[in-house]
Amino acid sequence: MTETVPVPESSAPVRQSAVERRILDAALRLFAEHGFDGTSVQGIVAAAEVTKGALYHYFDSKDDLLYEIYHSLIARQLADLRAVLARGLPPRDAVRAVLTGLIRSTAEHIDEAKVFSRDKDRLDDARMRSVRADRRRYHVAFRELVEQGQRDGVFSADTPAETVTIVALGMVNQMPSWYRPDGPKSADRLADEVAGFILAALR
Amino acid sequence: MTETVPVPESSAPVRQSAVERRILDAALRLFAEHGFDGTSVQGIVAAAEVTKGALYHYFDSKDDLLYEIYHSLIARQLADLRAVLARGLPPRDAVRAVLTGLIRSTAEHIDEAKVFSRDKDRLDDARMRSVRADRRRYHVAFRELVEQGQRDGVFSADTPAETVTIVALGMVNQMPSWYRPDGPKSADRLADEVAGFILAALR
DNA sequence: CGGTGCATACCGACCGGTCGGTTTCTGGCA
DNA sequence: TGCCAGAAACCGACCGGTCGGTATGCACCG
Repeated sequence: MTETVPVPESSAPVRQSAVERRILDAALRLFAEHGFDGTSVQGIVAAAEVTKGALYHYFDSKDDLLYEIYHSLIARQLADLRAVLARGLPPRDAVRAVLTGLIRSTAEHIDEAKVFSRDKDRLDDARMRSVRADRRRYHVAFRELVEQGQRDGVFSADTPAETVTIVALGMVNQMPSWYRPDGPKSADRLADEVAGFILAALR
Repeated sequence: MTETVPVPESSAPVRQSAVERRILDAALRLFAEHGFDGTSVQGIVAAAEVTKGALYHYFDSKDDLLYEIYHSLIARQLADLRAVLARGLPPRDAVRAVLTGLIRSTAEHIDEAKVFSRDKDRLDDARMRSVRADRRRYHVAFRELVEQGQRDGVFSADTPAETVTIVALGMVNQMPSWYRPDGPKSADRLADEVAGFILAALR
């Protein structure tokens, strides 16, 4: 009898047992390395040093693990975005703050980004809708920031705001394929370079 | 009793039987829709309306299908790139031509791009090296184009050429997640907008 | 004693790949 | 031209193994 309440509680600090935490960490690492389909439940429980019974005690399914990963990623991004918007900065500073924050956050949680970019459409319909709705919210908020800057005249209107948004956010989603934590450039430096590049195009 | 006449392709460098072609088309479609691991060999032969024996007659393994898809994609991109370079255009025109061509080509073969972006590291070591070497060649050629423009002073040197290359090509790799063939904007228009945006940043 | 938090054993479905056999094509010889 | 032998093209039942998920047992705690 599964009494799962599927609705994710918003912004409530969720208590997690140590076992639960270990399972999620192992799943994230393995999904990032081998992909969702390439990772077996057996492999996850072995890496987390727990048993299958423990995993299925805390999670409904393998899909459930994937959803938890996506949800924590997107929740964090939306929280960061709202924190910047709340500061009421002028468009140029706001776009720069959003982009550098997003790039730094993505670099710090690169495994989650990798899983998301590769297996984003492996969820069942209900969970997929939830994830997509959050993503869309982020996309629209960013585009409105660009539109506002274009209306105010501080941004060039040569490229439609929608296209700017697609390029800027798409570039971040692509980070797992080129960002290396042990690479020659720090995440901070890359964030500045990339944000500067995007803002240069908007001059 | 469909009399499949092996019409000789006059200009095609590689001869393929009709059966071979159908298998590759089906594999491409299914890989793009469900991912490599999410697609079974049974599913491919069913979609191609051939038998398993036929598939393993023409291909060594499931991996072999994936490699064929990657190889044709990258070979086409490299050929396009070289064709542009051979024209000896000034950097600004060359970058524009490369980018618009790449975007249009990617839009036209969006399924291949989708498979590549999702399952690019599912190959065995030997084939992986071959694919990566070709990709790197493209990357370096593009970066050198940007560097030349920066040396000549027609491009801003505010952003390192390597970062410009990462952003520009990474954005193209991201196309499968936002480009829709039946969307409101044509591939040509998108190519112009995006190339214009990148060139604006290089002013 | 009932319920939580696991462990263990196990299930049917499905996977990529194989292999012995059959059909179809092709070239050489009479 | 007619015929035939060997090669290439193709068939599909079958295999060992792995998968996600389940049923049940049990220690421990309030």
